[in-house]
Amino acid sequence: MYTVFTMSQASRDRYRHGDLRQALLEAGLDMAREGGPDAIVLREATRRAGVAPNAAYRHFADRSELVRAVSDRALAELAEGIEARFDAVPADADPVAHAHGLLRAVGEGYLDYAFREPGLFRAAFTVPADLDRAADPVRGSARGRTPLVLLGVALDAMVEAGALSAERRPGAELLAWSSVHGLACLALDGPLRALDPATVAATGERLIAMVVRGL
Amino acid sequence: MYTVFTMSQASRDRYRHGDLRQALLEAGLDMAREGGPDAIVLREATRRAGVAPNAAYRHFADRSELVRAVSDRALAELAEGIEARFDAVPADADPVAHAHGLLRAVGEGYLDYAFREPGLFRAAFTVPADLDRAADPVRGSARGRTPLVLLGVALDAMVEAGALSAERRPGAELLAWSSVHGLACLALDGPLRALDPATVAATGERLIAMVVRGL
DNA sequence: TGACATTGTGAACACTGTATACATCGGGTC
DNA sequence: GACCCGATGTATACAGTGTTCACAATGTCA
Repeated sequence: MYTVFTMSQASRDRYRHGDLRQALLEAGLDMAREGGPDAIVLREATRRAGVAPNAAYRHFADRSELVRAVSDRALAELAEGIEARFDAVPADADPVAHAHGLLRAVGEGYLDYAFREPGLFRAAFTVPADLDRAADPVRGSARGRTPLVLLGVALDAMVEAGALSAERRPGAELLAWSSVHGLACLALDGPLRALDPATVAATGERLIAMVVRGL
Repeated sequence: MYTVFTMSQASRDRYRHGDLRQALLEAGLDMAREGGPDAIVLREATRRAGVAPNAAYRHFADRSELVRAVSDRALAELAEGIEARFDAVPADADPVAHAHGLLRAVGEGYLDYAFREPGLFRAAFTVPADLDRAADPVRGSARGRTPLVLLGVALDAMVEAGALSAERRPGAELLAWSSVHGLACLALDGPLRALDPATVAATGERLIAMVVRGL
């Protein structure tokens, strides 16, 4: 519940900030974008919002709560990125090709976001979270679909097309997710950091193909 | 190059610590074991060594250098863990089964260490590093074999046994590594954190099977 | 013995997250 | 319209961090 806002535009800028929570979140997103979740610093956020350091505590109980809010937004952005590719998969192909296309869309969208927004990607996942959170529509796309949900849809399509046996379906999300996520981790903070983008992209393609084949 | 040490045992404990570098490293390992790389704090290390905060700077240029030293040790420990399973694979089986066994040994050893020593595992990888470092014998087992090298041996065996085509061999390390590493990431810091160990272990087995099948 | 490099100490700085007390404002009630 | 109250900001302070500078103690070697 947010209180309705009736202050004049002028009085906004004086004492009351207006929407400090949003401003802090935005600052947090900027910092995460540049340096990942560890680069989110409360005081700097208040500084950018032009406000005293402890004003942040009127909107976030804790630094970690700001980080989590940033993480939520990053997760939603990721979901949008995946969904765009997901929805672009041609529907008129044969069922197996279609299912493969969906699965590839999820994997490619995932990796694409990871390398386009490394800081935010890390913020999305290097944060206390659980499976419920990963499936909560609040953190999904505008249509409420999280990456995990989209992956599930793709896998269901695989089963329906006969490209994946029903008994292998349960838990298959974790297998596909792990593979793609691992590459992102290794290439973002890990030992593959120095790998050139082209090689990483090619490896991503091979990885997705491997998952499709091995599931 | 280290200077030879000729002080008496008694005089060691007074002014000169004796082996402060080692003591700091040990303290760093303890802290990382409990809370991962972020839990490594320089001042606390000096405190545990019974020494002034800035004494650390005689042995490490930087906090990050201590973290890296801890990371190196963790990487070596991981290598030992994998190597133990690796060497335990029976050699008299048929070539394909043997190669599969080696690959499974690497994957299982990797995951086993990740869940047995989550803090150290994260310290090993959440640190600036590159591929050279991951293949440097200095950071390997006592026999100088790093996890990456062991994985390479297993994959070579796959090719020799005819279980993996030669043209798919180059870069296959990255595929196998990513898959297994991803599960570890998701289950340690990520959204799978709350997953019960049994499920994680079972997923690990399925994941390795998927890699063997899909490579 | 005396110069010297090594390795420790002391004090300080800038920075962080966070708590406690206080000021200021807007909106709802008599 | 006066008044109180909850919401939201400020001032100040504290403990903790990494890091630096000047200095002291120590062992080594000419």
